[in-house]
Amino acid sequence: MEYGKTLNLPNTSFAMKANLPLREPAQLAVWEEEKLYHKIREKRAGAEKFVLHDGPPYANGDIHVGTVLNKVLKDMVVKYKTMSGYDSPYIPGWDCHGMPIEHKVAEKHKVENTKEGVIKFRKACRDYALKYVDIQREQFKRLGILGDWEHPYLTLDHGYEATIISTFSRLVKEGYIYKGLRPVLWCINHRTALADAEVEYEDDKASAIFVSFEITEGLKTIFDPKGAKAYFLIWTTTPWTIPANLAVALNPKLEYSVIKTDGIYYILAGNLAESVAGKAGFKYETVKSGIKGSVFEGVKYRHPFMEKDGVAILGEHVTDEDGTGVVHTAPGHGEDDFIVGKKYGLPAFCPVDASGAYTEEVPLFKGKKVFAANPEVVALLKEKGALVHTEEVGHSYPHCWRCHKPVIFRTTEQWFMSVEHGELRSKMLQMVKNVGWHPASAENRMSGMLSGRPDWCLSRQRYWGVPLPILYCEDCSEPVTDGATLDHISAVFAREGSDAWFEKEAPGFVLPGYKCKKCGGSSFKKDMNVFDVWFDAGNSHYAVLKKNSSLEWPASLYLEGSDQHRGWFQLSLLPSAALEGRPPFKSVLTHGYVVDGEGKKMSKSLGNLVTGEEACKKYGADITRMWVAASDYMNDIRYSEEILARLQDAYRKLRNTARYLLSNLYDFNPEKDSLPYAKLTELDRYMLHRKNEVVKEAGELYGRYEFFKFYQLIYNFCVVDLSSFYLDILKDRLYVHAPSSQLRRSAQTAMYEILKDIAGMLAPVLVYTSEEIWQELRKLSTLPGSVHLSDFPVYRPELKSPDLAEKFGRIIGVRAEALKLLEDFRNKKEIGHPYEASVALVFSEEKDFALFKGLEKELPGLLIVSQVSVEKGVKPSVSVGKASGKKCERCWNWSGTVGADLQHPGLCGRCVEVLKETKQY
RNA sequence: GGGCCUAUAGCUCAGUUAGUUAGAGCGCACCCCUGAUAAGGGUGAGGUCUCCUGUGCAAUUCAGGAUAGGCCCA
Repeated sequence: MEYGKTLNLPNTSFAMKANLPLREPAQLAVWEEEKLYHKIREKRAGAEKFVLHDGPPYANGDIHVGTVLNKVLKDMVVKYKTMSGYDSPYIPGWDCHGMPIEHKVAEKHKVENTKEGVIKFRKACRDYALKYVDIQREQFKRLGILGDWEHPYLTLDHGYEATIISTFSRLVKEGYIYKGLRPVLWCINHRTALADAEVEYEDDKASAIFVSFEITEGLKTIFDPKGAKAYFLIWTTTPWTIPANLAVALNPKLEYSVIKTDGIYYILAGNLAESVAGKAGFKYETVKSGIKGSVFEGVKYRHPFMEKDGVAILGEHVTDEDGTGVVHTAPGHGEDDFIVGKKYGLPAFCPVDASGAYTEEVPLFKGKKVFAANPEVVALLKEKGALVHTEEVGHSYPHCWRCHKPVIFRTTEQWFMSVEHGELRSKMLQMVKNVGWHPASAENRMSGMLSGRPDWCLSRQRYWGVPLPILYCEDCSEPVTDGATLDHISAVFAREGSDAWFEKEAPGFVLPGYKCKKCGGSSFKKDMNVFDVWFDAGNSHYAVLKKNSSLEWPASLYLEGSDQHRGWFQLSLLPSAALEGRPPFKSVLTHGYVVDGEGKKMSKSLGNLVTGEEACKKYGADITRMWVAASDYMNDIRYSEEILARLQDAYRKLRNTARYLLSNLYDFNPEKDSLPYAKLTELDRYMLHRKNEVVKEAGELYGRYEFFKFYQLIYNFCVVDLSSFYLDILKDRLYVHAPSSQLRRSAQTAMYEILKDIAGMLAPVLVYTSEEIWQELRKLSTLPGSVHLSDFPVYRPELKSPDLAEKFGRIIGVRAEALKLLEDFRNKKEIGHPYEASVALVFSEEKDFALFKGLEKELPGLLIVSQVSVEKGVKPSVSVGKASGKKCERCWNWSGTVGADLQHPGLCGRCVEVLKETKQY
C-alpha cells in the first residue's frame, strides 16, 4: 500500500512563482472593473475623515523611483487609515505650469512673441502637460496606488486657475501684495529673469580685483592719517559692478586694522592683512588693529572713477573668509547688497539694461555689455591708481540652465507677497509649532527657513503659467488692484481658462465704467507676467480641499520629500497663514531622497536613475512597494540590485509561507470546522497569542508611519515564528492525523486566523499579493470582496496568554539546545533526518521537571524527533541519541509499535489508528 | 561657503538612560531532508559600531572636530 496517499498532503492552486510583472496587471484590471475605489468610498461614507492631500508631481517625464517612493508611502498611509476605519479619499494632482514644460516645448516650437504665437505656444504646453498626466497616471496606477484617478486635480484646470486669482485678490485686499524692485537673476542672452530653479551653478574662472576707495570723511575719530591718504581695500570678482557701487559693507563684529605701506593707509580685516599683502606683493606695518567694524559706519569715500561718494555700512553677511573683509556693495546687482542697501535707504541702482549693456547712467561705458566691460573697468581702475592687485580665481557662479552663459543680478520691478505684513513671519513661526512634524527635526528646518526667507516674488517673465491679473492705467501706469476687477478676472478664468488673458484685450477685463483711481484714466493695458509656479501649487489646498466636498480643510497630512520644506510645505503655508490664520495641514511627514547603492544621488546624467516603469517591469509593483516599506525613509534610502535581490528573496519567503498555510486549508471551512479557543492545543493558542501581539504592534507601527519596523516585524514573524518553528512542527499533525480530527482542525483553526490577519496586515504594502491570498481565503468562507475592503486586523484581548508565552519560551530554549546537539550528531553521520533521533531531558528543579514531564507526549512533536524522555537528576542536561524501534512507513517517525499490527506491519500504532478511523484499514 | 540631516556586519534594520563576549532576519559557507520541492529544516563564519580629539574609572553610546553622503540655500 502506498501510505503517502493516506496522508493529508498540502494542496493549493496558489502559485509558488509569483511572476508579478504579469500577474499584477490582471489584478489591477479586476479592481478597475469592480470600481474598487468607489466601493471603498461607499463603505467608509460618513466615517471620520483622514485627508492626505497629494502634493502634485510635475507633469513632465516618466516617474522615477523617487516619485515611486513618495506615492507608495502616501498609498500605504491611505490604505492603512482606510482599513482602520477612516474615510480617507485620495485625490491625486499634477503641477502643470512652469519652466520645465515651457523649456521642453520651446525646444520644438519657437515662441513667436505675438498674440497668436503665445496662444499657440501655450496650447502646445498644455498638450504636453496633459500627455504626461496620462503617462504618469498609468504608471501610478500600475504601482497599485488607489485613488480617484478619473478626477485628479490639475493646476491648469479652469477652476484651479480661478482659485489662484481669487487667492491673489484676497491677498491684495489684506495688504500682502506690493510691487517692488528686486535684483533678480537675469540672463542677458534671453533678456529675461530666471527663477532660482532655472539657474545652475558652474565652476568658472574670473579675475578678482583688489580695489582701493579713498576715504574722504569721517575717519579721523577712528584713526588720523595726518594728511596721508587712507583707503578702504575691497575685493570683488565682478569688476563690471564697480560703476554701480554705492557702499562698502563691513561686519560690525569683525576686527579691522589700519596698515601702512608706501606712505598710504589701507583699512581691511585684521586677519586678512597678511594674505592680501602677500598676494598684492607689498610690505606693510600694522598701524592700528582690533578696530570693530561697527565704528566705521557712515565713513565716506570717493568712487574711483565716477562723480559720487560712497558710504561705509554694516552687514552680518560680511565674512573674513576671503577678500578683505570690506565688501564692495552694489544694491542693484546682488541679493545681499540689495537687502543691506535697503536697510540703509540706498537706491537699487542698476545702470544695466535687459541686454546687459550699461545705460547712460554710466557714460563711460554706455552701450557696452557688462562682461565685455570687465577688462576695461580693470584698466580704468589701474589708470586711476585704484587697482591694488588682480588675480585669477575659480569660483562657483550662476549660469542660465538653457544657454549655460553666466547670468547677472539686475534690478527689475516685480510683484511680491510680503512676509512681514501683519507680522506674518512671526505668526507662521508660531503656527509651525502646532503642526505634527515627522520626523520632529522637520519643524526645526521649517522654522529656520521661515525666519530667513525674503518676501515672495510672485511674478515671472514667462508664458506658460497663470497670468498676473493686473491691469495698468495707460496714462499713469497705476496698477488696478481693485477687488471687484480681480473677482471679475477670476470669474472669466473660471469660465474660459487663463488663456483668456492672452486672447482678450485689456478692455475685456475692465468692469464697465471703471476709472483709474489715481488719474481717472479709462484705458488700460495688461501685465504680461505669470505667477511663480509655486503659487499654483501653494494654492492646492484652496483649489482642492476647499472645493471638493468629500475632502476637508485643513488636510490631515502632507507627505513629501524633504526638498519640499522650502517648496510646497512653505509655499502652501504662506497664503494659508495670511488668509486663514493657520496652516493648511495638521501634520507633515517628510522623507529622504532615493540614492544608489553607494549612497550617491540619482540623476539622469549619472545614468543611475531608475524609472517606475523599469522597477515594475523587472520586479513588479509589490516588490517595489516592499522596498519602500522596508526602508527607513527618514533618511536617504538606497536602491540597488543587491537590495532588490534581497527583497525578492524576502518576498518569496513571505509568499511561500502564505502558500503553505493555504495549502493546508484546502479542506477547511472556517465557519463549520473551526474549534472554539478552549479546545485548541496549547501550541495553537500560543501562536494565536503571538499573532495577536504582532497585530497589536503592527497597528501601532503603521499608526506612527514606521513601515520599515512593521516590515521587520511581519517578516520575522513569518520566518522565525511560523516557517521555522510552528509550521515545521505542524507538518506531522496536519499530514498524519485524520482530516477532521480535533488535532488537525485545531491547527487549521489557528492557521486560518493567522493567514487572514497576515493578509490584512500586508495589504497596505503588498497590495497585489495580499489580494491574491485574500481571494484564496474567500474560497473557504465569507469575507469582504477585497482585502482592501476589509478592516485592519484587530487586537483581541481574549487571545492574550502570558502563561503560554512563558511556557513556550522555555520550550523554545530547550529546543535550541537540542537542535545544536542534533547538528553535532548529524555531522558525526549518526543521523540524517531528526526523526532518527531521540532526546533525553534531565531537570534538577522540581518546577522544570514538572513542566516538561507534563509535556512528555507533545515534546517529540515540538522538537521534531521520534522520542523524548524527561527525567529528574542532579544536573540538568539535554542529550541526544538514536531513536529506538523502527521507522513507520506512513508517518516516518521511529517507534516501538511498528510491526505490532499484522495487517500493516510497516506502520506505527498511531498510524494504524488513523487508518481505522478513516476507514482505510 | 551657510542651514538641516545621516554614518552599527555584504544587505535591510535593532540596540546601548555610557558598564561584562554589540543583536535580528536575509545573503554567504557547510550539513540534513526530498510528503511546502525552482521549496523546507539545522549549524556556522561575518562588525577596530566612518575617523580623530576631548570629558569620564569606563564611550559604539556624551561633547568638539574631520571625512563621506543627502536635501535646501548661496
